[in-house]
Amino acid sequence: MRYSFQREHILQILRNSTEHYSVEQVHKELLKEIPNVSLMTVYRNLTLLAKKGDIIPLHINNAVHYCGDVNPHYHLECLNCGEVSDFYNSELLTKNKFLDYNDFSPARNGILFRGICSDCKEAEA
Amino acid sequence: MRYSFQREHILQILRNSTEHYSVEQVHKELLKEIPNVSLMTVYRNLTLLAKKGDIIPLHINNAVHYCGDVNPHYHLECLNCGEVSDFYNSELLTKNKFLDYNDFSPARNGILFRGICSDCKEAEA
DNA sequence: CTACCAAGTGATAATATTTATCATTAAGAA
DNA sequence: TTCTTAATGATAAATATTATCACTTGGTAG
Repeated sequence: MRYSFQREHILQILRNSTEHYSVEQVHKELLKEIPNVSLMTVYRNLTLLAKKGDIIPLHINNAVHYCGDVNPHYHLECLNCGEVSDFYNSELLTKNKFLDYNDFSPARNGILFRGICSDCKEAEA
Repeated sequence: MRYSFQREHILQILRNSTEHYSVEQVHKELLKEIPNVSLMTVYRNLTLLAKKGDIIPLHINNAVHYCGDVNPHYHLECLNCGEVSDFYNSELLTKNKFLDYNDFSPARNGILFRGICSDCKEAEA
């Protein structure tokens, strides 16, 4: 894989944010730094970076979002509002190592918990 | 919510299978029982059934698949081949109740483990 | 049993998201 | 500097989902 100015910036956008941007959102941010950069380039590089394991793809409501946090953690997805937040839990990370997955190998940051976030719970009450 | 012949059949298709059909696949199965049934009806009812909690939506590679298994269980998604399999683990189900999710309420069957399945591991070796 | 109302359906069109193609550009080794 | 090929950007196409609306049907009230 060859160095690419565009790919480097895309990675930095995700590294410097705690948000989980969609492809369109990454493109919008990237345009601030590289005018005329094509959406196709964003798609291409996000796919490549995800394949390398540098970023985590999250399939939320018919669109992919990406997480640039490389530290061991999981994700919480709200089924109501669609928000995804990072979830750090060292207890679960160690416990998880001893689980028997029937020959399935879970990815480092590959656990997604789906449910209702605190904001949406309050809104209903 | 009113009774609907089409919706009842859609639910039964998912209940009677251990597969996690896409919308197109459900439609294809449904056509065997109800000729001329529209794809729109399948979309509509799958969304409704998921909202009711009767089926579990799984966002896999830019398309929604549905699980008709109501028993407490989780899912394993292969990042390589895209296959999703059911994962039963009573130990994890009980442990999970005592986890602190920072006010997030996980859904009953809402945990998705993403990684590499045993078939894909063998294929690489 | 019949009339009525609203939920549900199916045909169609529109939107959103992602992928494919290909001539041009640029990374980086010879 | 030259050469090879990965990467880009413009465009078109494919895929998946949602919106609209006239028509049908479930189910209740008269």
